[in-house]
Amino acid sequence: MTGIPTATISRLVTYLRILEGLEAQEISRTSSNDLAERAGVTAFQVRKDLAYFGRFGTRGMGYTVPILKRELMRVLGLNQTWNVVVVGVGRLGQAIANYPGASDYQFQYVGLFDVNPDVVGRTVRGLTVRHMDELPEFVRGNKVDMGFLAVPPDHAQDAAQALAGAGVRGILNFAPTVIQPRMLERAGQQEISDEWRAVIVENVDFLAGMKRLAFYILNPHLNAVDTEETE
Amino acid sequence: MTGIPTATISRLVTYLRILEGLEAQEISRTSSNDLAERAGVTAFQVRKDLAYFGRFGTRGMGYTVPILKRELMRVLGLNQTWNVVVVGVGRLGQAIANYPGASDYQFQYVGLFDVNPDVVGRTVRGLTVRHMDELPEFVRGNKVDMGFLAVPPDHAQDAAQALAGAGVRGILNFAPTVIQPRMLERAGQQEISDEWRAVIVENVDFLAGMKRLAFYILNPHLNAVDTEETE
DNA sequence: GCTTGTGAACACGTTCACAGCG
DNA sequence: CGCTGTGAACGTGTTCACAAGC
Repeated sequence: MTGIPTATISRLVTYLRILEGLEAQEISRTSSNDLAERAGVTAFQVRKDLAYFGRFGTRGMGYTVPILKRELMRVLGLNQTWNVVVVGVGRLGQAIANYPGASDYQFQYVGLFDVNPDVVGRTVRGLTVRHMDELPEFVRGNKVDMGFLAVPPDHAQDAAQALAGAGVRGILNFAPTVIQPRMLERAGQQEISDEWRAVIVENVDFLAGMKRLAFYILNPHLNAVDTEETE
Repeated sequence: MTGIPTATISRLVTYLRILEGLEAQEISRTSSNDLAERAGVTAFQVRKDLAYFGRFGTRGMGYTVPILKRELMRVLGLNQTWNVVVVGVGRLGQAIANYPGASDYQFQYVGLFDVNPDVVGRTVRGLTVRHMDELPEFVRGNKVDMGFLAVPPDHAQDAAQALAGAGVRGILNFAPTVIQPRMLERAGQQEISDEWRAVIVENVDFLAGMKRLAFYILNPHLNAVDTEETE
């Protein structure tokens, strides 16, 4: 009986984005119907998703854009600052470090790490790339909350282990690999080790996205069309 | 009644990746248990996922790595070539175009497009960046199957419209926006327009990943731990 | 014996209808 | 009267137990 579906969290992120767009257009009111249409889901879904976290609307009126936006930011933990390190400063890591939009949400890049001597010492986005050896001390000394993992797949588990061992609370894994919440040495049946107990791993895998796309092009009838608007 | 869960497709991609790793290590046999452990799911789940597509194992024995790999590649449509254009050749678009691993799966980048005059004409990964105006003709002339969309969010719908209009079969959307399967002009209640009927859209959204991560760090108990769950 | 394959039970997320309230 | 909020119905995906077969 945990409650909130993970899909709901993803949709909340979408609603928040829509609310920001509305605010930018100086539209101050919306409704579950309006949000639903913009998000490509049903109005039932919008109301149910919001209901998990509170009552943010006014019956007969709808939602006030700034209020709902503020509440969703609070729910999603976006009204606080998150200190982030990027591990792996290749092309993808640099694209991530420079991606506009991250800093809008109080995700602050405080450190960049790599093992490649060609990269270590260079400056990216105003930050000097450090060697992985410095990671544990840096994470502890700089109150780092999250690590973004953009290393090649065969180094992902090691790097994730380093992040978990250093004490980050979350890892956003861009590598096309399953991160195991345990030490590498004895991957067998081993218990989840202590340093992993509190670590959340989220995956962003665009090779997987490419492959799913290939599948759904070949099997269009199996595609989940959420857009279904009956009435 | 349609059948196959979308989550199953994502997991098949993971199984395939694991099988490739096993093959690289010259391990020739595996089992639902082994795959499950490596993928971070249950063995029931592995067997059920595979059962949607056929009988690939031998009872008492398990699965033969090359055979299961071949079958999954067939199922996922990865034993054929897919011609891809990248729309938006900023830092992210370049990282995508250069990402190793895409070409392993017969995803061939055949064209790069942008509107920025600083970028158009440059060469990236051996391809000259073309102006968006050339897109429709190029897509038709070069049998382009997919477009990868890496433009800023406020241009994503326009660019997606251009891709759909040009006749691609799928769009992998990296922009943090919901792509509407309709013409922009009259977004209201309008019908899904013809050029969108057959277009599959998959999203890869790492800003959303960052936000989900923030939420689950704040609410660890709500995190979906596939491994085991009591209460 | 061992491991796959699968119908049936279960749990979870989505849909719905309508109650609640402005 | 309109739109939100929500308990209940429904359908889909996951878990399970065991039958099938090497």
